Amino acid sequence: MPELPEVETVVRTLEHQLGNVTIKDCHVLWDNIIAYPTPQTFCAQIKGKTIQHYERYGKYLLFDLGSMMWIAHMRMEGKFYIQKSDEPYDKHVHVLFDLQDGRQLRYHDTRKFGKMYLYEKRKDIHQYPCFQNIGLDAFDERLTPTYLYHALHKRKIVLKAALLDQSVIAGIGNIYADEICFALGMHPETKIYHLRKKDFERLLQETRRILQGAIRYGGTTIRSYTSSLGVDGRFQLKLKVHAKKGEKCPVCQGEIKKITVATRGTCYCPTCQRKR
DNA sequence: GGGGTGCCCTGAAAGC
DNA sequence: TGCTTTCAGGGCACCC
Ligand SMILES: [Zn+2]
Repeated sequence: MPELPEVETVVRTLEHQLGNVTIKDCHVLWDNIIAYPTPQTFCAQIKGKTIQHYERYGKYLLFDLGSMMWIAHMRMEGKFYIQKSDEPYDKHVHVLFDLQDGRQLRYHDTRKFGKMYLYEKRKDIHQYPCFQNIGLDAFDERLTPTYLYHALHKRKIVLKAALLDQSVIAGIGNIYADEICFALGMHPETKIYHLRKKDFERLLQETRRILQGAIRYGGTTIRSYTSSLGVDGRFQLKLKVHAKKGEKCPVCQGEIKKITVATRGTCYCPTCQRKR
């Protein structure tokens, strides 16, 4: 599933492959992908726009169109492909963008969970309605241990729920949340109010180290999240606990267990990750 | 605020 | 073998 490192990989690949291309036309084949405005208005407004810049915030892709901002969230299985307009597309392609140069940008999504938005351009990213409840991106320089301490130290939620909460840190999903808990040597169900200031420093450090490492490896390619745009992540080779139920912990050789935390499948090592 | 459930969806996996 | 049921999961609405 596309989390921060996968989205970063996709956005840089799109930037490289498309550059400042102009969108000639747009076709929506599944209306619910377009969250705002209506599919008709979305198409009418995006037509003729040129992509000026490519950005990412949290798990969102942002296409700067000059006067407007096109924002996409790939949720579970969204993927982008660039193909010739006359090439056939399969049943999971839901939005088509005809480009000025004859190529076509295709949005593919098996589960149809992804969303796209098109807004008048704003100065601050948090002014877009879809970012109303989004906190600071994991690499936003305003994200500090102090911010985390204030945002979390009195909350009654568990560590993994805190990591997954996009209104605190934006960009962490199920895979990296498991890896971060393991790197911290903390049980995913550790109450967040047990963490001290020092712990929030480590939490931020480890979060950034792991996400940065994953970006370097082109993200993680497992299960549903197969390659997009010829992007084949290799970070799955570096995973220590996620999706490794029944395997040996790389540190203590103990067996990795799977439980449910915050309604998500969660893998951890009971020996290395003790509750406080 | 916080935990729980259901919804959006499909295909893989499990159950029979 | 083959048909049926269950389940996963990011984000959100809604419940208590
Ligand atoms: Zn261990």
